[in-house]
Amino acid sequence: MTHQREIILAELKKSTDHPTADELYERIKRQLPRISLATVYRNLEILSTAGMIRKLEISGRQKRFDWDLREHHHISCLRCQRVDNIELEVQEMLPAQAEDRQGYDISGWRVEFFGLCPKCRKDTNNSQGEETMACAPKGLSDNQRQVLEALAKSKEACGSKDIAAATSLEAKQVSCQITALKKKGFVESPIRCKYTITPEGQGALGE
Amino acid sequence: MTHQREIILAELKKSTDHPTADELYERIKRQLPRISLATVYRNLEILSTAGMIRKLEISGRQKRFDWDLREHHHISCLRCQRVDNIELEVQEMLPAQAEDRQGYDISGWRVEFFGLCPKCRKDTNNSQGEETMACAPKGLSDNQRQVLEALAKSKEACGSKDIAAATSLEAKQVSCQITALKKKGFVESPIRCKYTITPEGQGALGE
DNA sequence: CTTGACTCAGGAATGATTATCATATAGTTT
DNA sequence: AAACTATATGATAATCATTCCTGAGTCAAG
Ligand SMILES: [Mn+2]
Ligand SMILES: [Mn+2]
Ligand SMILES: [Zn+2]
Ligand SMILES: [Zn+2]
Repeated sequence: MTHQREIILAELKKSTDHPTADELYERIKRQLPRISLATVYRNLEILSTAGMIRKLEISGRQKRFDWDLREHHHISCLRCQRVDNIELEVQEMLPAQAEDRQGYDISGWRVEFFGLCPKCRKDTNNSQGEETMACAPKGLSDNQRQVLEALAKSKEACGSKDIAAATSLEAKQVSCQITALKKKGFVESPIRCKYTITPEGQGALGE
Repeated sequence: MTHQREIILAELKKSTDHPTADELYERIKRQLPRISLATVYRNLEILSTAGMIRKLEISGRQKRFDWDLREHHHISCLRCQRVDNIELEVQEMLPAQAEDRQGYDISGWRVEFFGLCPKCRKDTNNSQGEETMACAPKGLSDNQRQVLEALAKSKEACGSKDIAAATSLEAKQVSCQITALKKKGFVESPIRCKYTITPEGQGALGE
Protein backbone atom coordinates (compact mmCIF):
# COMPACT_ATOMS: atom_id res chain seq x y z
CA MET A 1 0.00 0.00 0.00
CA THR A 2 1.97 2.94 -1.28
CA HIS A 3 1.34 6.55 -0.50
CA GLN A 4 -0.29 7.21 -3.85
CA ARG A 5 -2.50 4.18 -3.49
CA GLU A 6 -3.69 5.35 -0.10
CA ILE A 7 -4.53 8.77 -1.46
CA ILE A 8 -6.40 7.26 -4.40
CA LEU A 9 -8.43 4.99 -2.14
CA ALA A 10 -9.15 7.81 0.31
CA GLU A 11 -10.26 10.11 -2.49
CA LEU A 12 -12.58 7.45 -3.88
CA LYS A 13 -14.10 6.75 -0.46
CA LYS A 14 -14.70 10.45 -0.06
CA SER A 15 -16.76 10.61 -3.24
CA THR A 16 -20.47 10.00 -3.38
CA ASP A 17 -20.70 9.91 -7.14
CA HIS A 18 -19.05 7.09 -9.05
CA PRO A 19 -16.03 8.82 -10.51
CA THR A 20 -14.10 7.81 -13.61
CA ALA A 21 -10.36 7.29 -13.52
CA ASP A 22 -9.67 10.72 -14.90
CA GLU A 23 -12.17 12.47 -12.67
CA LEU A 24 -10.33 10.95 -9.73
CA TYR A 25 -7.05 11.94 -11.31
CA GLU A 26 -8.15 15.57 -11.42
CA ARG A 27 -9.14 15.51 -7.75
CA ILE A 28 -5.97 13.75 -6.64
CA LYS A 29 -3.69 16.12 -8.48
CA ARG A 30 -4.46 18.73 -5.85
CA GLN A 31 -2.68 16.57 -3.28
CA LEU A 32 -0.18 14.88 -5.54
CA PRO A 33 0.50 17.29 -8.38
CA ARG A 34 3.09 14.99 -9.94
CA ILE A 35 1.01 11.82 -10.10
CA SER A 36 0.29 10.40 -13.54
CA LEU A 37 -2.99 9.19 -14.97
CA ALA A 38 -1.42 5.79 -15.57
CA THR A 39 -0.72 5.46 -11.86
CA VAL A 40 -4.35 6.14 -11.06
CA TYR A 41 -5.46 3.54 -13.58
CA ARG A 42 -2.95 0.99 -12.34
CA ASN A 43 -3.85 1.38 -8.71
CA LEU A 44 -7.58 1.36 -9.33
CA GLU A 45 -7.02 -1.88 -11.23
CA ILE A 46 -4.97 -3.32 -8.37
CA LEU A 47 -7.52 -2.25 -5.77
CA SER A 48 -10.43 -3.72 -7.70
CA THR A 49 -8.60 -6.97 -8.41
CA ALA A 50 -7.89 -7.20 -4.69
CA GLY A 51 -11.58 -6.71 -4.05
CA MET A 52 -11.13 -3.48 -2.14
CA ILE A 53 -13.19 -1.46 -4.62
CA ARG A 54 -15.50 -2.23 -7.53
CA LYS A 55 -15.02 -1.37 -11.15
CA LEU A 56 -18.33 -0.52 -12.82
CA GLU A 57 -18.98 -1.44 -16.41
CA ILE A 58 -21.51 1.09 -17.58
CA SER A 59 -22.56 0.61 -21.15
CA GLY A 60 -20.18 1.98 -23.68
CA ARG A 61 -18.79 4.72 -21.53
CA GLN A 62 -15.74 5.30 -19.41
CA LYS A 63 -15.41 2.88 -16.56
CA ARG A 64 -16.40 4.19 -13.14
CA PHE A 65 -15.30 3.13 -9.70
CA ASP A 66 -17.23 2.44 -6.53
CA TRP A 67 -15.97 2.02 -2.98
CA ASP A 68 -19.26 0.39 -1.98
CA LEU A 69 -18.70 -3.36 -2.08
CA ARG A 70 -22.27 -4.38 -1.36
CA GLU A 71 -23.99 -6.17 -4.23
CA HIS A 72 -25.94 -3.44 -5.94
CA HIS A 73 -26.75 -2.08 -9.36
CA HIS A 74 -26.84 1.30 -11.00
CA ILE A 75 -28.92 3.78 -12.90
CA SER A 76 -27.38 6.39 -15.11
CA CYS A 77 -28.53 9.65 -16.64
CA LEU A 78 -28.53 9.74 -20.41
CA ARG A 79 -27.90 13.47 -20.42
CA CYS A 80 -25.41 14.32 -17.69
CA GLN A 81 -23.85 10.85 -17.32
CA ARG A 82 -24.49 10.90 -13.59
CA VAL A 83 -24.54 7.42 -12.00
CA ASP A 84 -26.58 6.51 -8.92
CA ASN A 85 -27.14 3.35 -6.97
CA ILE A 86 -30.41 1.58 -7.46
CA GLU A 87 -32.14 -0.71 -5.04
CA LEU A 88 -33.69 -3.88 -6.37
CA GLU A 89 -36.57 -5.68 -4.69
CA VAL A 90 -35.98 -9.28 -3.75
CA GLN A 91 -38.25 -10.56 -6.47
CA GLU A 92 -36.10 -8.70 -8.95
CA MET A 93 -33.05 -10.76 -8.19
CA LEU A 94 -32.76 -12.67 -11.40
CA PRO A 95 -29.95 -15.12 -11.08
CA ALA A 96 -31.72 -17.68 -8.89
CA GLN A 97 -33.90 -18.56 -11.87
CA ALA A 98 -31.13 -17.98 -14.29
CA GLU A 99 -28.81 -20.84 -13.54
CA ASP A 100 -27.72 -22.82 -16.53
CA ARG A 101 -29.53 -20.84 -19.16
CA GLN A 102 -28.98 -21.99 -22.76
CA GLY A 103 -26.29 -24.31 -21.53
CA TYR A 104 -24.17 -21.49 -20.14
CA ASP A 105 -22.53 -21.80 -16.77
CA ILE A 106 -23.61 -18.43 -15.44
CA SER A 107 -21.24 -16.70 -13.10
CA GLY A 108 -22.81 -13.28 -12.92
CA TRP A 109 -25.33 -10.84 -14.18
CA ARG A 110 -25.94 -7.16 -14.13
CA VAL A 111 -28.93 -4.96 -14.68
CA GLU A 112 -28.62 -1.39 -15.69
CA PHE A 113 -31.28 1.30 -15.85
CA PHE A 114 -31.04 4.52 -17.74
CA GLY A 115 -33.11 7.63 -18.10
CA LEU A 116 -33.10 11.23 -16.95
CA CYS A 117 -31.96 12.16 -13.48
CA PRO A 118 -34.21 14.45 -11.43
CA LYS A 119 -32.10 17.49 -12.23
CA CYS A 120 -32.09 16.89 -15.97
CA ARG A 121 -35.83 16.21 -15.94
CA LYS A 122 -36.40 19.65 -14.50
CA ASP A 123 -34.04 21.30 -16.96
CA THR A 124 -35.84 19.66 -19.86
CA ASN A 125 -39.21 20.94 -18.72
CA ASN A 126 -38.00 24.48 -18.26
CA SER A 127 -36.12 25.03 -21.51
CA GLN A 128 -36.47 22.86 -24.53
CA GLY A 129 -34.71 24.67 -27.34
CA GLU A 130 -31.32 25.10 -25.73
CA GLU A 131 -30.32 21.50 -26.13
CA THR A 132 -28.94 22.03 -29.58
CA MET A 133 -26.67 24.70 -28.18
CA ALA A 134 -25.39 22.42 -25.46
CA CYS A 135 -24.35 19.61 -27.77
CA ALA A 136 -23.02 21.78 -30.58
CA PRO A 137 -19.56 20.79 -31.81
CA LYS A 138 -16.53 22.92 -31.14
CA GLY A 139 -13.40 23.62 -33.19
CA LEU A 140 -12.89 24.80 -36.72
CA SER A 141 -10.41 23.29 -39.11
CA ASP A 142 -8.22 25.59 -41.17
CA ASN A 143 -10.33 25.21 -44.29
CA GLN A 144 -13.51 25.74 -42.37
CA ARG A 145 -12.19 28.96 -40.89
CA GLN A 146 -11.25 30.26 -44.34
CA VAL A 147 -14.72 29.57 -45.70
CA LEU A 148 -16.38 31.10 -42.68
CA GLU A 149 -14.26 34.22 -42.89
CA ALA A 150 -15.11 34.66 -46.56
CA LEU A 151 -18.80 34.36 -45.73
CA ALA A 152 -18.43 36.85 -42.90
CA LYS A 153 -16.96 39.42 -45.27
CA SER A 154 -19.68 39.03 -47.86
CA LYS A 155 -22.74 41.27 -47.39
CA GLU A 156 -25.12 38.93 -49.16
CA ALA A 157 -25.59 35.20 -49.53
CA CYS A 158 -23.13 33.69 -51.96
CA GLY A 159 -22.54 30.39 -53.68
CA SER A 160 -19.63 28.04 -53.25
CA LYS A 161 -18.02 29.35 -56.41
CA ASP A 162 -17.84 32.87 -55.01
CA ILE A 163 -16.22 31.53 -51.87
CA ALA A 164 -13.76 29.46 -53.85
CA ALA A 165 -12.72 32.64 -55.67
CA ALA A 166 -12.34 34.57 -52.43
CA THR A 167 -10.23 31.86 -50.83
CA SER A 168 -7.47 29.71 -52.19
CA LEU A 169 -9.74 26.70 -52.13
CA GLU A 170 -11.35 24.74 -54.91
CA ALA A 171 -15.13 24.72 -55.35
CA LYS A 172 -15.26 21.09 -54.30
CA GLN A 173 -13.44 21.73 -51.08
CA VAL A 174 -15.72 24.64 -50.34
CA SER A 175 -18.84 22.57 -50.89
CA CYS A 176 -17.48 19.92 -48.57
CA GLN A 177 -16.68 22.41 -45.81
CA ILE A 178 -20.02 24.15 -46.11
CA THR A 179 -21.74 20.86 -45.44
CA ALA A 180 -19.69 20.48 -42.28
CA LEU A 181 -20.36 24.06 -41.23
CA LYS A 182 -24.10 23.66 -41.80
CA LYS A 183 -24.06 20.64 -39.53
CA LYS A 184 -22.36 22.68 -36.84
CA GLY A 185 -24.95 25.42 -37.22
CA PHE A 186 -22.39 28.02 -38.33
CA VAL A 187 -23.80 28.42 -41.82
CA GLU A 188 -27.31 28.45 -43.22
CA SER A 189 -28.80 28.52 -46.68
CA PRO A 190 -31.49 31.18 -47.19
CA ILE A 191 -31.96 30.00 -50.75
CA ARG A 192 -30.75 26.93 -52.48
CA CYS A 193 -27.02 26.95 -53.18
CA LYS A 194 -26.54 30.31 -51.45
CA TYR A 195 -25.12 30.53 -48.00
CA THR A 196 -24.75 32.99 -45.16
CA ILE A 197 -22.97 32.88 -41.86
CA THR A 198 -25.11 32.50 -38.73
CA PRO A 199 -24.66 34.37 -35.45
CA GLU A 200 -23.20 31.15 -34.03
CA GLY A 201 -20.73 31.13 -36.89
CA GLN A 202 -19.75 34.71 -36.06
CA GLY A 203 -19.20 33.62 -32.49
CA ALA A 204 -17.07 30.67 -33.52
CA LEU A 205 -14.89 32.97 -35.61
CA GLY A 206 -14.40 35.33 -32.72
CA GLU A 207 -12.91 32.73 -30.40
CA MET B 1 -29.25 3.27 -49.16
CA THR B 2 -25.98 2.91 -51.01
CA HIS B 3 -24.52 -0.26 -52.39
CA GLN B 4 -22.02 -0.70 -49.59
CA ARG B 5 -24.69 -0.02 -47.00
CA GLU B 6 -26.85 -2.74 -48.52
CA ILE B 7 -23.97 -5.19 -48.45
CA ILE B 8 -23.20 -4.35 -44.85
CA LEU B 9 -26.81 -4.82 -43.81
CA ALA B 10 -27.10 -8.06 -45.77
CA GLU B 11 -23.92 -9.42 -44.26
CA LEU B 12 -25.15 -8.60 -40.77
CA LYS B 13 -28.52 -10.24 -41.40
CA LYS B 14 -26.72 -13.32 -42.59
CA SER B 15 -24.84 -13.68 -39.33
CA THR B 16 -26.13 -15.59 -36.36
CA ASP B 17 -23.46 -14.39 -33.96
CA HIS B 18 -23.34 -10.72 -33.01
CA PRO B 19 -20.34 -9.52 -34.97
CA THR B 20 -18.13 -6.55 -34.15
CA ALA B 21 -17.47 -3.84 -36.70
CA ASP B 22 -14.14 -5.32 -37.68
CA GLU B 23 -15.45 -8.88 -37.85
CA LEU B 24 -18.05 -7.62 -40.30
CA TYR B 25 -15.36 -5.70 -42.14
CA GLU B 26 -13.36 -8.89 -42.66
CA ARG B 27 -16.41 -10.70 -44.03
CA ILE B 28 -17.46 -7.86 -46.29
CA LYS B 29 -14.01 -7.48 -47.80
CA ARG B 30 -14.61 -10.68 -49.72
CA GLN B 31 -17.37 -8.93 -51.69
CA LEU B 32 -16.03 -5.39 -51.60
CA PRO B 33 -12.26 -5.67 -51.38
CA ARG B 34 -11.81 -1.90 -51.50
CA ILE B 35 -14.19 -0.98 -48.71
CA SER B 36 -12.66 0.77 -45.72
CA LEU B 37 -13.17 0.03 -42.05
CA ALA B 38 -14.38 3.60 -41.55
CA THR B 39 -17.23 3.00 -43.99
CA VAL B 40 -18.33 -0.04 -42.04
CA TYR B 41 -18.29 1.92 -38.80
CA ARG B 42 -20.07 4.85 -40.41
CA ASN B 43 -22.86 2.78 -41.90
CA LEU B 44 -23.39 0.67 -38.83
CA GLU B 45 -23.79 3.91 -36.92
CA ILE B 46 -26.25 5.27 -39.49
CA LEU B 47 -28.23 2.05 -39.58
CA SER B 48 -28.51 1.84 -35.83
CA THR B 49 -29.44 5.50 -35.49
CA ALA B 50 -32.15 4.89 -38.06
CA GLY B 51 -33.37 1.96 -35.99
CA MET B 52 -32.71 -0.63 -38.67
CA ILE B 53 -30.21 -2.54 -36.54
CA ARG B 54 -29.21 -2.54 -32.88
CA LYS B 55 -25.86 -1.62 -31.43
CA LEU B 56 -25.07 -3.78 -28.41
CA GLU B 57 -23.26 -2.35 -25.46
CA ILE B 58 -21.59 -5.33 -23.90
CA SER B 59 -19.60 -4.41 -20.86
CA GLY B 60 -16.25 -2.90 -21.62
CA ARG B 61 -15.66 -4.67 -24.87
CA GLN B 62 -15.87 -3.94 -28.54
CA LYS B 63 -19.35 -3.02 -29.59
CA ARG B 64 -21.35 -5.67 -31.40
CA PHE B 65 -24.25 -5.38 -33.81
CA ASP B 66 -27.55 -7.21 -34.04
CA TRP B 67 -30.05 -7.30 -36.89
CA ASP B 68 -32.73 -8.62 -34.55
CA LEU B 69 -34.85 -5.65 -33.46
CA ARG B 70 -37.05 -7.52 -31.04
CA GLU B 71 -36.60 -6.50 -27.43
CA HIS B 72 -34.19 -9.06 -26.08
CA HIS B 73 -31.11 -9.35 -23.96
CA HIS B 74 -27.79 -11.12 -24.15
CA ILE B 75 -25.45 -13.50 -22.45
CA SER B 76 -21.76 -13.53 -23.17
CA CYS B 77 -18.93 -15.95 -22.64
CA LEU B 78 -16.14 -14.73 -20.41
CA ARG B 79 -13.62 -16.88 -22.20
CA CYS B 80 -14.33 -16.83 -25.92
CA GLN B 81 -16.34 -13.55 -26.00
CA ARG B 82 -19.20 -15.27 -27.80
CA VAL B 83 -22.56 -13.47 -27.44
CA ASP B 84 -25.93 -15.23 -27.50
CA ASN B 85 -29.50 -14.11 -27.13
CA ILE B 86 -31.17 -14.89 -23.84
CA GLU B 87 -34.86 -15.40 -23.24
CA LEU B 88 -36.38 -13.80 -20.19
CA GLU B 89 -39.54 -15.05 -18.51
CA VAL B 90 -42.37 -12.58 -18.20
CA GLN B 91 -41.87 -12.21 -14.48
CA GLU B 92 -38.31 -11.18 -15.19
CA MET B 93 -39.35 -8.10 -17.05
CA LEU B 94 -38.24 -5.46 -14.63
CA PRO B 95 -39.32 -2.10 -15.90
CA ALA B 96 -42.98 -2.39 -15.01
CA GLN B 97 -42.05 -2.06 -11.37
CA ALA B 98 -39.17 0.20 -12.08
CA GLU B 99 -40.92 3.36 -13.19
CA ASP B 100 -39.75 6.50 -11.54
CA ARG B 101 -37.10 5.02 -9.33
CA GLN B 102 -35.12 7.46 -7.19
CA GLY B 103 -36.74 10.30 -9.05
CA TYR B 104 -35.34 9.20 -12.39
CA ASP B 105 -37.46 9.19 -15.50
CA ILE B 106 -36.56 5.72 -16.66
CA SER B 107 -36.45 5.20 -20.39
CA GLY B 108 -34.82 1.82 -20.58
CA TRP B 109 -32.99 -0.97 -18.89
CA ARG B 110 -30.80 -3.84 -19.80
CA VAL B 111 -29.80 -7.04 -18.14
CA GLU B 112 -26.68 -8.84 -19.06
CA PHE B 113 -25.57 -12.32 -18.05
CA PHE B 114 -22.08 -13.67 -18.30
CA GLY B 115 -20.43 -17.01 -17.75
CA LEU B 116 -19.00 -19.87 -19.76
CA CYS B 117 -20.60 -20.99 -22.98
CA PRO B 118 -21.28 -24.70 -23.44
CA LYS B 119 -18.21 -25.17 -25.58
CA CYS B 120 -15.87 -23.46 -23.15
CA ARG B 121 -17.38 -25.41 -20.25
CA LYS B 122 -16.46 -28.64 -21.98
CA ASP B 123 -12.95 -27.45 -22.75
CA THR B 124 -12.43 -26.52 -19.13
CA ASN B 125 -13.52 -29.93 -17.87
CA ASN B 126 -11.34 -31.85 -20.29
CA SER B 127 -8.10 -30.04 -19.74
CA GLN B 128 -7.46 -27.90 -16.74
CA GLY B 129 -3.77 -27.17 -16.87
CA GLU B 130 -3.69 -25.78 -20.36
CA GLU B 131 -5.41 -22.58 -19.41
CA THR B 132 -2.17 -20.96 -18.39
CA MET B 133 -0.86 -21.79 -21.83
CA ALA B 134 -3.90 -20.30 -23.49
CA CYS B 135 -3.66 -16.99 -21.69
CA ALA B 136 0.13 -16.80 -21.59
CA PRO B 137 1.51 -13.53 -22.93
CA LYS B 138 3.13 -13.42 -26.31
CA GLY B 139 5.96 -11.27 -27.62
CA LEU B 140 9.46 -10.67 -26.37
CA SER B 141 11.03 -7.26 -26.09
CA ASP B 142 14.56 -6.74 -27.37
CA ASN B 143 16.10 -6.86 -23.92
CA GLN B 144 14.12 -9.92 -23.00
CA ARG B 145 15.28 -11.74 -26.10
CA GLN B 146 18.91 -10.93 -25.31
CA VAL B 147 18.60 -12.31 -21.79
CA LEU B 148 16.80 -15.40 -22.99
CA GLU B 149 19.40 -16.09 -25.66
CA ALA B 150 22.20 -15.79 -23.14
CA LEU B 151 20.43 -18.28 -20.90
CA ALA B 152 19.87 -20.64 -23.80
CA LYS B 153 23.60 -20.70 -24.57
CA SER B 154 24.62 -21.42 -21.00
CA LYS B 155 24.79 -25.11 -20.09
CA GLU B 156 24.12 -24.54 -16.41
CA ALA B 157 22.04 -22.18 -14.29
CA CYS B 158 23.62 -18.76 -14.03
CA GLY B 159 23.12 -15.55 -12.11
CA SER B 160 22.14 -12.19 -13.43
CA LYS B 161 25.73 -11.00 -13.29
CA ASP B 162 26.81 -13.71 -15.70
CA ILE B 163 24.03 -12.70 -18.03
CA ALA B 164 24.92 -9.05 -17.76
CA ALA B 165 28.48 -9.96 -18.81
CA ALA B 166 27.26 -12.04 -21.74
CA THR B 167 24.96 -9.29 -22.97
CA SER B 168 25.48 -5.58 -23.22
CA LEU B 169 23.00 -4.99 -20.40
CA GLU B 170 23.48 -3.80 -16.85
CA ALA B 171 22.83 -6.13 -13.92
CA LYS B 172 19.77 -4.13 -12.91
CA GLN B 173 18.22 -4.36 -16.33
CA VAL B 174 18.87 -8.08 -16.40
CA SER B 175 17.22 -8.54 -13.03
CA CYS B 176 14.24 -6.58 -14.23
CA GLN B 177 13.88 -8.62 -17.39
CA ILE B 178 14.26 -11.91 -15.56
CA THR B 179 11.32 -10.95 -13.40
CA ALA B 180 9.25 -10.35 -16.50
CA LEU B 181 10.42 -13.60 -18.09
CA LYS B 182 9.62 -15.60 -14.96
CA LYS B 183 6.11 -14.21 -15.02
CA LYS B 184 5.75 -15.36 -18.62
CA GLY B 185 7.01 -18.82 -17.68
CA PHE B 186 10.06 -18.60 -19.96
CA VAL B 187 12.60 -18.72 -17.13
CA GLU B 188 12.75 -20.59 -13.86
CA SER B 189 15.02 -20.56 -10.85
CA PRO B 190 16.31 -23.98 -9.79
CA ILE B 191 18.22 -22.39 -6.92
CA ARG B 192 18.02 -18.92 -5.52
CA CYS B 193 19.59 -16.32 -7.77
CA LYS B 194 20.36 -18.86 -10.49
CA TYR B 195 18.21 -19.14 -13.57
CA THR B 196 17.60 -21.46 -16.47
CA ILE B 197 15.50 -21.23 -19.58
CA THR B 198 12.34 -23.34 -19.68
CA PRO B 199 11.09 -25.37 -22.64
CA GLU B 200 8.46 -22.64 -23.15
CA GLY B 201 11.28 -20.12 -23.26
CA GLN B 202 13.05 -22.19 -25.91
CA GLY B 203 9.83 -22.21 -27.88
CA ALA B 204 9.43 -18.45 -27.57
CA LEU B 205 12.95 -17.95 -28.88
CA GLY B 206 12.32 -20.17 -31.86
CA GLU B 207 9.41 -18.14 -33.19
C1' DC C 1 28.72 -2.85 2.05
C1' DT C 2 26.93 -5.63 -2.07
C1' DT C 3 23.70 -8.04 -4.60
C1' DG C 4 19.49 -9.10 -6.13
C1' DA C 5 14.19 -9.63 -5.47
C1' DC C 6 10.42 -6.97 -5.63
C1' DT C 7 7.47 -2.86 -6.60
C1' DC C 8 6.28 1.42 -8.81
C1' DA C 9 5.78 5.84 -11.63
C1' DG C 10 5.28 7.46 -15.68
C1' DG C 11 6.39 7.71 -20.73
C1' DA C 12 5.27 5.19 -24.65
C1' DA C 13 2.35 2.06 -26.99
C1' DT C 14 -2.01 -0.03 -28.09
C1' DG C 15 -6.81 -0.82 -29.62
C1' DA C 16 -11.19 0.99 -30.73
C1' DT C 17 -13.50 4.54 -32.63
C1' DT C 18 -14.18 9.03 -34.87
C1' DA C 19 -12.79 13.11 -37.67
C1' DT C 20 -10.91 15.10 -41.72
C1' DC C 21 -10.63 15.74 -46.45
C1' DA C 22 -9.80 14.63 -51.33
C1' DT C 23 -12.13 11.87 -54.55
C1' DA C 24 -15.98 9.18 -56.44
C1' DT C 25 -20.81 8.79 -56.99
C1' DA C 26 -25.54 10.18 -57.14
C1' DG C 27 -29.02 13.92 -57.81
C1' DT C 28 -30.95 18.32 -59.65
C1' DT C 29 -31.63 21.94 -62.49
C1' DT C 30 -31.40 24.02 -66.79
C1' DA D 1 -27.35 15.79 -71.60
C1' DA D 2 -24.38 19.35 -69.65
C1' DA D 3 -23.29 21.76 -65.51
C1' DC D 4 -23.21 21.83 -61.16
C1' DT D 5 -24.34 20.58 -56.24
C1' DA D 6 -24.80 17.33 -52.52
C1' DT D 7 -23.60 13.29 -50.38
C1' DA D 8 -20.90 9.03 -49.54
C1' DT D 9 -16.63 6.72 -49.66
C1' DG D 10 -11.77 5.44 -48.75
C1' DA D 11 -7.37 6.59 -46.89
C1' DT D 12 -5.42 8.37 -43.16
C1' DA D 13 -4.66 11.07 -39.06
C1' DA D 14 -6.45 12.14 -34.69
C1' DT D 15 -8.44 11.03 -30.34
C1' DC D 16 -9.69 8.72 -26.29
C1' DA D 17 -9.38 5.28 -22.77
C1' DT D 18 -6.56 1.95 -21.20
C1' DT D 19 -2.44 -0.96 -20.72
C1' DC D 20 2.49 -2.20 -21.24
C1' DC D 21 7.39 -1.67 -20.41
C1' DT D 22 11.40 -0.33 -18.18
C1' DG D 23 14.61 2.24 -15.44
C1' DA D 24 14.74 3.59 -10.80
C1' DG D 25 13.63 2.99 -5.90
C1' DT D 26 13.26 0.09 -1.67
C1' DC D 27 14.50 -3.38 1.20
C1' DA D 28 16.47 -7.54 3.03
C1' DA D 29 19.73 -11.26 2.83
C1' DG D 30 24.51 -12.46 2.52
MN1 LIG E 1 -22.62 2.21 -6.40
MN1 LIG F 1 -29.35 -10.57 -30.23
ZN1 LIG G 1 -28.74 14.11 -15.50
ZN1 LIG H 1 -16.99 -19.51 -24.79
